[in-house]
Amino acid sequence: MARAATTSDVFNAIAEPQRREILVLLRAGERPVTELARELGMTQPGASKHLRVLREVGLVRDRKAGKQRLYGLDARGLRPVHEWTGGFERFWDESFDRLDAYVQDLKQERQEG
Amino acid sequence: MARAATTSDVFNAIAEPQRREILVLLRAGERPVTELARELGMTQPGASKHLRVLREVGLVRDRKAGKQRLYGLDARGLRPVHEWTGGFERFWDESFDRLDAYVQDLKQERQEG
DNA sequence: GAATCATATACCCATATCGGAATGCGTTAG
DNA sequence: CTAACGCATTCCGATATGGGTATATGATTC
Repeated sequence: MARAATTSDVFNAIAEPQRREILVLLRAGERPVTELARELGMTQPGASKHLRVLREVGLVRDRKAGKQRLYGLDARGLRPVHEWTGGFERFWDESFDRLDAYVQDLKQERQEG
Repeated sequence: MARAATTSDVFNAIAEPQRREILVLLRAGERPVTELARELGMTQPGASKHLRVLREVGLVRDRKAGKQRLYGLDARGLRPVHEWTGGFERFWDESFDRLDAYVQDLKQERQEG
């Protein structure tokens, strides 16, 4: 089996840095594809492909506006990610403690070795 | 170019569901590889590979304990993900409004069409 | 040292990726 | 109707994946 599809998951979709940049840009408001491409220094097909992934996982919506197609943010899908990582919040500091304990172990091993 | 390496990023590392499950399990404390494998219903080599990725991005630490190798959580790397998604928090509700507006547009288009 | 246990690595396969270039499609303007 | 524009899709190639299975490495016990 290969890696899970980028469209299988919000987690997979936002694993790609350029897609995250797109989302950040869209916080400032809707934008047509070409403008996104230009602002991010990627080709138009490149932008379109990334937007397709974001649309398939529901992080982005599009609507026609004349010749253009405006893409807008739908950030609701990011909430589960925020909450999942939030479930580790109390371990962020604790991790330091564990690291300390870990370092202590190392020192001890060296002394005993 | 192919997809970015799973080890290139915490975002990429946690894109894989089984790796997320490992992290969740490790909240309850350190565990040897075999136990993780058993609890998650994966093979030992499978668990080892996932743990390797998690270790390379720094989400997990390991220390020897006799014959075993105990893996422990180092959740600090999840903080940037939490903060990044948190940057969209104020858009979670707003997204509903935009969706409403979007639906309105659709209705209008249908009426006009 | 030999046997055993715990873990890591190597190999193989099928798959989906991202990127680039070219092209297709739909809409608007002239 | 034709040209021009905006965007999506297709095709290609190189690459890394995740899952097996088999095997190597490492530490421990007898």
